Amino acid sequence: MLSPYRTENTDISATQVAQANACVTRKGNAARCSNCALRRLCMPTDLSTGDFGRLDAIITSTRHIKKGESLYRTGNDFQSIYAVRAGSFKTVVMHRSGREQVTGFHIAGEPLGLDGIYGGSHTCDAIALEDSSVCIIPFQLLEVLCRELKVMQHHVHKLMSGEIVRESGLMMMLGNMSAEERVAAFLVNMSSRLAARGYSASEFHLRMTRDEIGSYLGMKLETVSRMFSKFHRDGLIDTRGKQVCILNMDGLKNV
Amino acid sequence: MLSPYRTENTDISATQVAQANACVTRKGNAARCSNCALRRLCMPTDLSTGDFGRLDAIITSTRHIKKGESLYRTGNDFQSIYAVRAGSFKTVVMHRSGREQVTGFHIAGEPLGLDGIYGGSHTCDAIALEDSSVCIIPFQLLEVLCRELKVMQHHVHKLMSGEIVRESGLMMMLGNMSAEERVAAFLVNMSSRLAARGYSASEFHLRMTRDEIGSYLGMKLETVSRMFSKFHRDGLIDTRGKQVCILNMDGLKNV
DNA sequence: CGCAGATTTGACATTCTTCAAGCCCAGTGG
DNA sequence: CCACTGGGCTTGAAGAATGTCAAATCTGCG
Repeated sequence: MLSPYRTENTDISATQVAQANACVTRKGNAARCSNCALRRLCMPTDLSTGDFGRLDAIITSTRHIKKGESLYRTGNDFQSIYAVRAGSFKTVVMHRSGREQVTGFHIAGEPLGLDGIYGGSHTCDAIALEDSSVCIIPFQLLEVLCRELKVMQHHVHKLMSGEIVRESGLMMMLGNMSAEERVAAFLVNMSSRLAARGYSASEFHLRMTRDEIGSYLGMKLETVSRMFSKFHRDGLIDTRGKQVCILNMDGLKNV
Repeated sequence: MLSPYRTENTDISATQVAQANACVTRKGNAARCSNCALRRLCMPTDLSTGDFGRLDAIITSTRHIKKGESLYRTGNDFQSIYAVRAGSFKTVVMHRSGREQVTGFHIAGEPLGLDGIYGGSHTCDAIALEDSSVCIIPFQLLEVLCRELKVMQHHVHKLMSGEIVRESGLMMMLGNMSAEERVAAFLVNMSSRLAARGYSASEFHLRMTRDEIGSYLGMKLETVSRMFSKFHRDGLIDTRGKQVCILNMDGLKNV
């Protein structure tokens, strides 16, 4: 039954929100959630055809970000969350002293921007590590949909909770593990995420610099480099710049 | 308008969920959200009287946890989230090697258990630091309410996003700051959270050990102790065991 | 082809941990 | 009531891990 309390007018059109954003492209038919290859990564698996129609009505635009440019910056008004469509991003929080901390790397199919819900503006910068594109998901419209579709509501809750879990895993690394263990865990983690997207688990191209990896893992770039060298000496990996080949996955997992 | 898609039967009675939990106490009239002193900390500020009625119907029980005992443990089935009613908790994630990382301290009015939504079971242990009690919020019932009450939906999203923001701040500390800076930031943070609850900002009792603080901040207990001693020498604080008095808040903030 | 930025490596400095000893304090039992 | 005890805390000295600085490659891009 429709509750008497639910009387607020929440209707904003998708167009209205999309227009507020620069550099957006209207999605063609090929770019709809209903036939997107990444669907199973960003969206609930058990949506009906009708549900997908409603989703397609909300997620109507994408945005292209060139390497080094930002999707949003600290303090920007929060309007939408994003799903990485192609390419990759880093998220960075800045300390008043000017020091930066990379808080995450985000590849295709992963969400971005959930931090902004809390205070209505973003608390970090999202920077493209290569030429990339995202789907724009107007958050107010998503909230409307979540009030009507139980599976979508639960999915959004899982997305956010997943981010909380991911971060506490990272805190474990930063607080408890040696530089060697952290770099190994980082490589294993990248490998499994890429594998989940159909890429090779053993051979891949890192899009971020040693400095960015170091910031993420709480160490200096020289230390990252030394660990890579050490793993190479131990026969665990091969590296050639940003190209990485994992020779002994179990060995790496057991570091 | 009620959407045709919203047809799933989501009705589980609050009693049913509450009974699944041991050690629960049925709330008396005094213990209802509608007249709880912590209301403004856990709940949206702009609920109508009717809305509070609906909330009271969902949050019908509390649970008491003795010092050292757990509210939930890693792997426990996820059913409910919790709001700390009195006392305090730590959350701890365990590494396979047996090492522990404290991922948070939670005091009155703060949420607990949001990590469990992601995979349907908890990913950390929540341990009481003193005799404590929590309000039990059956998550499935909360989701039902969120589909009907826009303000409640948005509030839950803010809670989760707030947790994400909190954790990225902690990652900044762990990754970028010296032991001295971390301990100073920890004291300032505790002070402001206690002040928000009406306690003194300058004088308080830490409920956790040096070891737990150290785990949280990614350092050894001896280092925590040394930093406390250093701050004392510098005239920033006075300590007497777990009792802390901040003598120079600005000095502490600028460490 | 040549440069600018990224990476690797070495030598040395610093921070934090480890180990060890003693102290303080709250709770307990005689 | 008081001495005892054990956990928690503090402090010192020595050592290990990581950071800092510097120089020599390497690599991709224009």
